[in-house]
Amino acid sequence: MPKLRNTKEKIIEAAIDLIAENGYKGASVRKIAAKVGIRESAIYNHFKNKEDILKSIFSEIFSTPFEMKDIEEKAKKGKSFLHQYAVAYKLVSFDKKMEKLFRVMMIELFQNEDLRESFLKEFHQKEIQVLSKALFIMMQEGMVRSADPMFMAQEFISALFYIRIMVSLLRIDSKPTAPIATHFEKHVDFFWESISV
Amino acid sequence: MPKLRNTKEKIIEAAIDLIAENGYKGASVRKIAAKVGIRESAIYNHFKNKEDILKSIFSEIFSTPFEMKDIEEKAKKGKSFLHQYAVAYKLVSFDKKMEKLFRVMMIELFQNEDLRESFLKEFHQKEIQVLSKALFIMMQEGMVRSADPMFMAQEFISALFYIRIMVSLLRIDSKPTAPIATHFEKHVDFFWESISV
DNA sequence: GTCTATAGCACGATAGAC
DNA sequence: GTCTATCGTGCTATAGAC
Repeated sequence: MPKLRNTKEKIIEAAIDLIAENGYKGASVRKIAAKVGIRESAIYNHFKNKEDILKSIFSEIFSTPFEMKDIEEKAKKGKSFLHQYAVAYKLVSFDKKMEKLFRVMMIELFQNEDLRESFLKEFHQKEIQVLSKALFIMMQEGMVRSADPMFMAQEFISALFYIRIMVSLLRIDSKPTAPIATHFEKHVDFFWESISV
Repeated sequence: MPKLRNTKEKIIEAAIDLIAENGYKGASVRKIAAKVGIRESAIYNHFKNKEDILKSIFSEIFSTPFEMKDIEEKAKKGKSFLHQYAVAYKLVSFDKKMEKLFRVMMIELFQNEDLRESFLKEFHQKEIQVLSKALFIMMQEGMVRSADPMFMAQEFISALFYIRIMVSLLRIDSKPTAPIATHFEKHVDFFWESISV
């Protein structure tokens, strides 16, 4: 059963919706309050100021979407590990909540230094590390040709990221994503063919 | 000798600077006027309204950065064509004016439907077309393994786009880009190794 | 924790003198 | 083509009653 959300959660959710559509500056305290169904002043019982709401949202963006444990074990499966990774990435790309957070991230990434720092440290670097570790193991196992694992990881991720952006842009305008949705898996095939020995 | 720019050009330039930093909503007519050195009201002698300024900027973003003529001829050079393409992409990524326009594009892409349309049609599709055409020719020439040229083009472009985003993010905060700047060329090597027969 | 009321400011845009 | 002056609106935030 869906637990009745409290006001603070409602505020955050309303703010995410509005920022995803019109950016931080376009999501006024007025509009957020109206969407929640309270007055502007009531917002300040839950958040110090408007920026405080944004900070809460940022922390949600990087709340470990991919938990990658037992990399050593999983990496030995080779291509199917990459396939699993890409499918997880695809699911996140189409998840309603994550999609909105992705939009918020893309909009604010170029305007907010704190977000950039978090993105580079927590999002980018963490994903690269997991992947490069896996690729390194695959190299040791003789499944993958020898090369710089970090660079190879970036080559793998960049296509996924690109597809995710395209999916996000298409979905804003309710355009069909079917043609590009298959690219997640096709990328794994293409990539594996280029790195496997 | 640098031609003395007229007021209209100054307004656009000031607007690009401000939007690149704080987005469209953060670039107020007041601030733009102040940066140019005129009053707000004088802006309206050159532009119908604020949105009209944005439209002018958008048209600059897609003013054919890459002119690719004689594709048939160039494509036959194989890898060196891709290398040329990547280097051109790299130059644009580090060009001051183009860098600002890229930031404007990334910020507004998720907030402006007209821009999304232009991006998908003029930016994305045009680049994909040029590249897929070149790759198709390479396949005919027996230099590249047979596959869907459009998909292959997207695989090639996605890494360049990703690197460009990273470069842009790093440069906003004046962080070093040397490590990632070499990725443009490294990507060509990696990609060519995976598609050449 | 919500409300009403209000302060104080920045916004986009227009009118009219020069 | 630029200026001064001004209008109406929306913005973040606070004070104080309930």
